[in-house]
Amino acid sequence: MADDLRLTPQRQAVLDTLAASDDHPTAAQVLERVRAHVPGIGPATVYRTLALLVETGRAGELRAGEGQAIRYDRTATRHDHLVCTGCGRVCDVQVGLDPDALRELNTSTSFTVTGYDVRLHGRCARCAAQDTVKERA
Amino acid sequence: MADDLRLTPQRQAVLDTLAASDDHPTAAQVLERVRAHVPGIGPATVYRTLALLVETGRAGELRAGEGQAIRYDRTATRHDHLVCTGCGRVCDVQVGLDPDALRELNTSTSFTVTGYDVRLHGRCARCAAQDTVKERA
DNA sequence: GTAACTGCAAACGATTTGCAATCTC
DNA sequence: GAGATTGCAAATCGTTTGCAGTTAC
Repeated sequence: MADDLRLTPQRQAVLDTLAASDDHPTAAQVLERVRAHVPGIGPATVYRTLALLVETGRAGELRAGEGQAIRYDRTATRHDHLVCTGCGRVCDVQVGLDPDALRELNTSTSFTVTGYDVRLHGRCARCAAQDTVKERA
Repeated sequence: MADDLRLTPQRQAVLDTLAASDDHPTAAQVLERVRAHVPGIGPATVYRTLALLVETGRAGELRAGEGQAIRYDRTATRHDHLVCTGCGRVCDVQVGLDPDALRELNTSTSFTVTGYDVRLHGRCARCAAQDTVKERA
């Protein structure tokens, strides 16, 4: 991992697990999956490692909803998220903002904008289908 | 408040307090402020009332950062937030997404997009000034 | 060898809940 | 008067921390 961080089996396992997850798992889900390979690993280690990965730009974090746990993203590249309000499924998307609009904020707000996140909400195909069923009832 | 909800003194106080707050307070801050008027009010009531206000579209909620408490917004009208990564100050802004881009998502992702939030991060003037001082050291 | 890392258990903050007493409509 | 609402205390959930033992470099 470089950065003068030690590559322990536990960290390797967390790294591998996250790399293999395309579903934005919560820390608890990562823990559960990692345990398949490293049975003795504890929550603290997973939480610590995930935080480290985010800090060093190797992973991203996101909140799918207000009352929910932090989810982790195997990529830290700038992108946005589309969250299903029904099942919580998260889908990566690229929306992005108009650079001109961003530049204007720097002058109009006295803030220096360094980045942003867009969280879109909607219903995935499956949940939308269920909605239709319920409406008929 | 209509909607067949009872207007108790506690709810009135929470409503008034939030209406008078333009700084996106956390539930704990709302509690503290409400207590100036209704000393005996408990956390549960404030939390319950704030959740109710959000549910019924009378207030908005937002997370300024990943590890932070939910903040409340006296308006539920669609708008975005610019959060200072230094002091946590939140500033309301209007950025919005391109309607065409949104429409395209509906076809490309099989999601029905119903809404979105943009959270911008940056440094407010004060924190930016402090950064400059530190850089010199 | 030594500083970094781990696991455990305890601590933590934010938020929710069960419940009996109390109010609003 | 009936059912909604309150306050309290306890419970819960996600996450962090202290610390003694272990390990990667």
